[in-house]
Amino acid sequence: MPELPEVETLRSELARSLPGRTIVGVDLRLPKIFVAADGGGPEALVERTVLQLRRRAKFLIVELSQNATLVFHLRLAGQLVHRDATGSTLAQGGHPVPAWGAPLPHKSTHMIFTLDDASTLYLTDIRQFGRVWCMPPSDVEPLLDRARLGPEPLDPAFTVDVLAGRLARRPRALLKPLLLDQSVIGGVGNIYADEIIFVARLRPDTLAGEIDRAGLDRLHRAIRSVLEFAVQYGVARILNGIAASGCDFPKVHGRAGTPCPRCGTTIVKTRFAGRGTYTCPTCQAAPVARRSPSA
DNA sequence: AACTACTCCTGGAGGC
DNA sequence: TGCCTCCAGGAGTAGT
Repeated sequence: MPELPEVETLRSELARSLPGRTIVGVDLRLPKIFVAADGGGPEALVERTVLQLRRRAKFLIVELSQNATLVFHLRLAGQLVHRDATGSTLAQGGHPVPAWGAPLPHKSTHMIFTLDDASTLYLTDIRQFGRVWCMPPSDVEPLLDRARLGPEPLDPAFTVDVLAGRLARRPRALLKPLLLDQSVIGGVGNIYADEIIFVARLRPDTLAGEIDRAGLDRLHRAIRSVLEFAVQYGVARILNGIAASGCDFPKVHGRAGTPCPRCGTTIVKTRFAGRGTYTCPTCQAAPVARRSPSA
């Protein structure tokens, strides 16, 4: 499930292979995933050249020539693969089903862009939840505004005071749902939420208003360090099986039944806020007020 | 305000 | 092997 680090890794790969390429053909196989601001079809993309790529939270934004922009959101299971004329992969990222290196197009490949160097960009999404918007550049910010995206956690402007301010608005909300709420922080999903909360030694059910200053500092450091590590180390490639894991990531998510890397207690999986949630029952601190010792 | 439930989907895992 | 059920989850919406 592509989260901020996965989308950023994908962006950086595509930023090396796509700019300068001109779209010469588009094959839209699942019309519902494509939303054009003018209600038109994807054929309007032909003869437009890729200028540059950027990212906002989990949105991948591809700026095109002639006043057009493509905005991708891969949601749960979208993947993008760019292959050259010989079928060699130039860039890839997102959800690892179908497996990297699998023949494309796949039965769940819903959009295929042919480029002027005979390379091909495949959008595959087994869940069909992903979306591609086409719009003039002036419409991009309004689209992102409608998503009410919170601050970029890797932006230098995202300080502990900014985080404290976001949480102060929702003092009675629980920590994990807050981290997953894109209007609080942009780009965190279920896997990284578990990792961040573990690293910060907090609990998913801690009330935002009960996190003290030291806890806020740990949470802020955890958000930055977990996401920065994931981007810099290319954790997306590990999660996706492209690269062998040479690091202890993830530390808790998906590791139920294995020892906590910090204290050795067995990691447990619970269902919290409707999501599979992994925690260490020992070293993730109990909340201050909601959970009395006798509870 | 803040929670839960539901919707959209289908591959994959597990049970039998 | 094959059928069945359940789970996975981002985000939007409706209901409580």
